[in-house]
Amino acid sequence: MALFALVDGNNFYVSCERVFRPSLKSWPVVVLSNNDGCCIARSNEAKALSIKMGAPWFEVKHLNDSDGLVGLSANFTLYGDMSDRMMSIAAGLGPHQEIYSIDESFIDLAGVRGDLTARSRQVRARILQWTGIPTGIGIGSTKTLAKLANFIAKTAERKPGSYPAEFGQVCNLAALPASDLDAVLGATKVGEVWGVGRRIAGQLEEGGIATVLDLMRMDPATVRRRWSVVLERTVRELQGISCIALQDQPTPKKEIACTRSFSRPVTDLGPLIEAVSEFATRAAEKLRGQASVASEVLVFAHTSPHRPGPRFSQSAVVPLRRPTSDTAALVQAAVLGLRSIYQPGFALIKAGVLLLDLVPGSLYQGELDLEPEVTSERSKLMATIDTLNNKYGKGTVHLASSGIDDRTRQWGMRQERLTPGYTTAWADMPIAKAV
DNA sequence: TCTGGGGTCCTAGGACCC
DNA sequence: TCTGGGGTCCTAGGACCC
Repeated sequence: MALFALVDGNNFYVSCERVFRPSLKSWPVVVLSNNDGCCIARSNEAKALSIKMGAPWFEVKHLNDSDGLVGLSANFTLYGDMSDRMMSIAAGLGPHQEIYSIDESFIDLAGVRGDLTARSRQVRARILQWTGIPTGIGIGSTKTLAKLANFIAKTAERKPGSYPAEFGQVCNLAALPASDLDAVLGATKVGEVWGVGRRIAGQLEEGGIATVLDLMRMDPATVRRRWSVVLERTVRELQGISCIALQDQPTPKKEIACTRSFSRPVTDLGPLIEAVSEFATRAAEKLRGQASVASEVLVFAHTSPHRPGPRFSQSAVVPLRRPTSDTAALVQAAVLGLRSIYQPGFALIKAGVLLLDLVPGSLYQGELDLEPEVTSERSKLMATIDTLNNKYGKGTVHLASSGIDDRTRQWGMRQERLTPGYTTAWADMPIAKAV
């Protein structure tokens, strides 16, 4: 029988920050998106202040004075490093791991013997001791049930009384007698199910399907007819029929994006070219990281949907004569596309580059009349640039079109509350002192 | 003043093919 | 009265995820 665990960091970004600033524990803390725009992670205390996921910072920052709310700029380099540490310990729970997001991984528990609940508590304690990150672990016979168990584990801990206390931190739905399982599912809103978003939750509730138990008891064929094959699969997963397999090898991305909001509006073509060159460069690095080549480049720019004034929103797709992962070729295509859509006089607040129609770099379409040595020289050059940038820091070697001086970048990100790179920069390493 | 970034999958409908 | 049958590919849009 299939069996899965889901290990998930609690309020992950906030927890990463708290590891290095213990004084933040018990305070309401939020981590902000790029440009310090929205709240993308909240401590339990911040959730208790009714701060919603995605709430704009400017709407909640008055809580700083009244309730001591702390807002921090996102430090993704730090979170990525903490994630690696957490994942490698979580992997000890079973033979196969799928890293599902920066703070979540599924573990395949099929065939693992012993008391899985006790084993999970040990792994949870080890992650906490070795990294400082608190986690919740859910176990179920399908990935959807493991996700649900994880939700229950975290909710039982955070809101005493919501579920039996023994479900706190680690919840094993697979070990529950059927009647107890029904009680738990009947006490959980349908919108908490993985794959049921706001829209579908609303439609289900209108039809009298309010709890997870109600959804589990629906007829899959009816669900397929009235909704979709996707929701049908969710129903079957709730019924204990495993339909979503563990993916322990990451599948290559089919598209790669790099998009950013600007710290302040940009009107002129010059800085836009810089920004788009930078985005294409970042995207090309990710592309080479998965050993793929792109066949098309999409570039877009738009004005703010929230602000008054003339609106502009356009995109252009630039086909490449041949698929490539060469930064110069991708930047050139992106800039070409940008020039084709650019119109002066608009206060643009966001732009981006998407690499589309990605194929493995090993699929090489040979052509007559091209010097293969040139191509292989170029890929050696790219590999060298990647090595240098990895070793000496992002952007150490870059194209001149992305700008030659960071300080003149009027489009650069706003990060006014950035914390140090505690585990990723020698200069920022915390020093322990004996008192 | 001020609102993130990066993905996936499915479906319906149109164009086109034999 | 009465207008085939079977298929592929592409795109736009919707919904979801973290």
